[in-house]
Amino acid sequence: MPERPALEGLEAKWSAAWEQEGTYRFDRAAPRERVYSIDTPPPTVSGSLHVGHVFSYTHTDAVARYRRMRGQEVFYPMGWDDNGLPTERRVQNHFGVRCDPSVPYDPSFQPPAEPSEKEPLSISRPNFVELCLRLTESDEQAFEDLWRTLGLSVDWSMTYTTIGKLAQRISQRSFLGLLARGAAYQLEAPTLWDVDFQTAVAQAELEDRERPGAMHRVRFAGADTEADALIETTRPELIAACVAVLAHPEDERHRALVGRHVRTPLFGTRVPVMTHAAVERDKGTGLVMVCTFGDVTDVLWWRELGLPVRSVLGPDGRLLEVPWGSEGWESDDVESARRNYSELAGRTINQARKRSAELLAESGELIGEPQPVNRAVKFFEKGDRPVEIVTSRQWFIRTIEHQERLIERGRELDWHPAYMRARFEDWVNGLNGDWCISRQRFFGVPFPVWYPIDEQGKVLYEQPIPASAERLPIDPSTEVPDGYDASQRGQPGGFAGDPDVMDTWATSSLTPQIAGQAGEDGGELFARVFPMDVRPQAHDIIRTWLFTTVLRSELDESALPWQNAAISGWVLDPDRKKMSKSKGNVVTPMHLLEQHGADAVRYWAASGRPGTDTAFDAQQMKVGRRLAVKLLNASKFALSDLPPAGDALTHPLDRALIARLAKVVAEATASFEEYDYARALQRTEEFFWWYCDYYLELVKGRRYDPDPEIAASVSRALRLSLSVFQRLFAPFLPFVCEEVWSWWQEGSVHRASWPEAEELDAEAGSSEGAEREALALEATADVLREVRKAKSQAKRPMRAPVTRLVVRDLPARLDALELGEDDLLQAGSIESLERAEADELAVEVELPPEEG
RNA sequence: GGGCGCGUAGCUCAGUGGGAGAGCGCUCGCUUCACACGCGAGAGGUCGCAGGUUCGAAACCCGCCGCGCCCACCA
Repeated sequence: MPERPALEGLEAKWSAAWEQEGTYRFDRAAPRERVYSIDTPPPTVSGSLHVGHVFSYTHTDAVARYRRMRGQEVFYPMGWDDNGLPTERRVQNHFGVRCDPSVPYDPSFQPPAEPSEKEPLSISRPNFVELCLRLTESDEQAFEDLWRTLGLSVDWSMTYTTIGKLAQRISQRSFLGLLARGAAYQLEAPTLWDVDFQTAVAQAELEDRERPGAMHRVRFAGADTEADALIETTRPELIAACVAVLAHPEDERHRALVGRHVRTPLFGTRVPVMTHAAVERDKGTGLVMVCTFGDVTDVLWWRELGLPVRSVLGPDGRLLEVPWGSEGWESDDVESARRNYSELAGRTINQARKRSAELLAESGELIGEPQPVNRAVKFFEKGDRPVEIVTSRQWFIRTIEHQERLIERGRELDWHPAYMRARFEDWVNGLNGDWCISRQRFFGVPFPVWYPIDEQGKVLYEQPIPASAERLPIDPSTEVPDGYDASQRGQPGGFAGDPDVMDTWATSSLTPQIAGQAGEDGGELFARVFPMDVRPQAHDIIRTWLFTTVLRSELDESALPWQNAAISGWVLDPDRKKMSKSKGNVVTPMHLLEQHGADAVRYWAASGRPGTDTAFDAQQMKVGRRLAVKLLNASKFALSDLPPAGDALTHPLDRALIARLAKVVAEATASFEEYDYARALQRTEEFFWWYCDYYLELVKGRRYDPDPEIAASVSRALRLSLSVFQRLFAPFLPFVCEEVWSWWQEGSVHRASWPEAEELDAEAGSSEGAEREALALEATADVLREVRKAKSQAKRPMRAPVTRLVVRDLPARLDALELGEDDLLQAGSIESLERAEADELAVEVELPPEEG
């Protein structure tokens, strides 16, 4: 035991020891019923971890440590989510390169020493992927260092990455299974599209952003009717793509138009006026134009009304050239349609919108001035321009047909906190299409299929050639399907590889299978850890990660992937805004750990209740640090020169203490069982401070008593209570607890058994006097407080003697006070004690006259 | 517009049918043999507003106000 115990250096000392001892190593031979498995969120490796990570991973670690101490074999792997767009973007910026799949591989390629953001270097896809791997590797090392310093009790031998061979194999294997069962399909259809990244995106990856726009009132002249149609639109650039005008079926105002036709302004295309119940009568004029495609509602109307396609928007976000006058592009004035459209073709959406408004004004078809409006626009969450809808060939996983089943699964899952389930149900109920999983990107898991090319050179997408299971993982852009040779790539009669990669969630949705190594080594590990016990994650990705994992598990395993979902909140900055890099308010976690110590930072994190957003608060870390220091000092005091313990607790106050401690243990245990680590910490901490302030002070006299008979009971109580506190705090303050445990115990506190309330109750005894003894502890502490108050108000030191103390109180409390009288007199330096009955506690404290 | 959550001391929050609490901050005091990264004490709140249930409401029910998040809303 050190002379002056300190927190400095404990992280390095004990994280090295834990690694060496294999303290957190998962025992692969453990039977399923003893295993507690955690589907750890793999953090995105695209920069740095932030305080929010430290926050939520600490919650999981506290639970993991509790379970381990309960005797369960904890499966707690770490994963790194390194595939996907964030890594691509980071590599582009970090090295100043851009992936160009048409560039050949350069084995001796080295990235430029001085990356240029303005003129990125075009490199091949294999070279690009190499750079992605190189960058993620160093990021992952930094992440691991941080987690070790924070004290996460992860088994580092089980680490996986989402771009690694194992994850790719499992992801591709799952995909091929879905394909074989018809649960995955390919379709050329209107798809959500990001024009900057030029890739399909999924509904789950969208977010709303407020953007200014302009409402244009536009006249569509009647074609087979005298009446004109007035339409309000914020997207006049899509008029050429208009395929119909709609009214609500019960809207009397437009009855004359319905069933007739109108001509689009500028282009003179004849389009029908039809009805649909989803049209909102009170918006604009009550008439709406359907374009292919302006938004998802357009897709709905287009599909349900069987409308034709007139696409004007290219994948790069510019307007396409279109053949006016040919089939589908009819006009009553082809020349002017061509002339007008030539002003738009090749322009970006914004340019075309502005020019369209000018053309409409010139032609007299714009009524009044465009009115500025603010409206919410859908963006790809990582994109800079609004998503568009572009028709393209994509892979989908069937989702809509499973909606009801997924709702049921959500109800089987135990949510912590319970109200988070509503977010899941809302999301599932709001789904409006199957999950698009293909992305036109480079750094991801490829689709393990090729397509035959017929003799005319046409790619037969509807006849995919799946890779054989034993070849997985494969990259169809470099590998060749069985029965072909490399020279046939792209040739008539040959084959073509699928060019796309999977959405990052298509792989992340399989983390239970990846971590558990499903289908590997005969599925031995998987059978021991799946279904997992808990999925810890934040509430913002319920619609993505949690939802897709439930879906994939349903499709592949017909099971819930886990029994519990422990949902954590966010870290907010002191202004209650979500902490984010862009706001410049992110605090570097490593700096925090160095400044306050890991236990202190963990204390702050563990104080945040499940699911609740928590403000970043350095003050709370200081409080945590004080608690850790207190545990050091209290342990030192209790254990230094401690006389031998007796066989039993013979003093009433000692028994009463242990009885109270049993209640705290019971409450902490119950809280942990409900994943309410914050409550477990709070109750433990609250009682610990009371223990230091009252119990340790009360028993000082007996603890130092030269008579070993007297010291034996308190010695026993101190050992027992200290051991319990050290174990109760171990999930939260793993470093300081391990330190104080090592002073007097064998082995790691983190492999010690969680204290049991029943054992403590047995130790305290359930004698008839227990109630009186409990009252004695309470009354003694209350009187001690009153004595301290009197000394404090008299501005006298605490050791100042009390020449005479009169205690007035209820008879039962006065009676109980006798049991702790010896300790009270000593702790309060009380020379004489008198009692008097009263309705409530009051004391008279006589102090000797002040000297000087 | 729909759903969920929140509103308690200056701050961060606990408290879910019967005493309005903790920590921090603030003020005052104390080198007390574990700890000055300490110890003791004090001041500070009509528990968002209004109604109802109840012997009794911070808590339960209804309404309203405010804040946050999720979803829908691109005509």
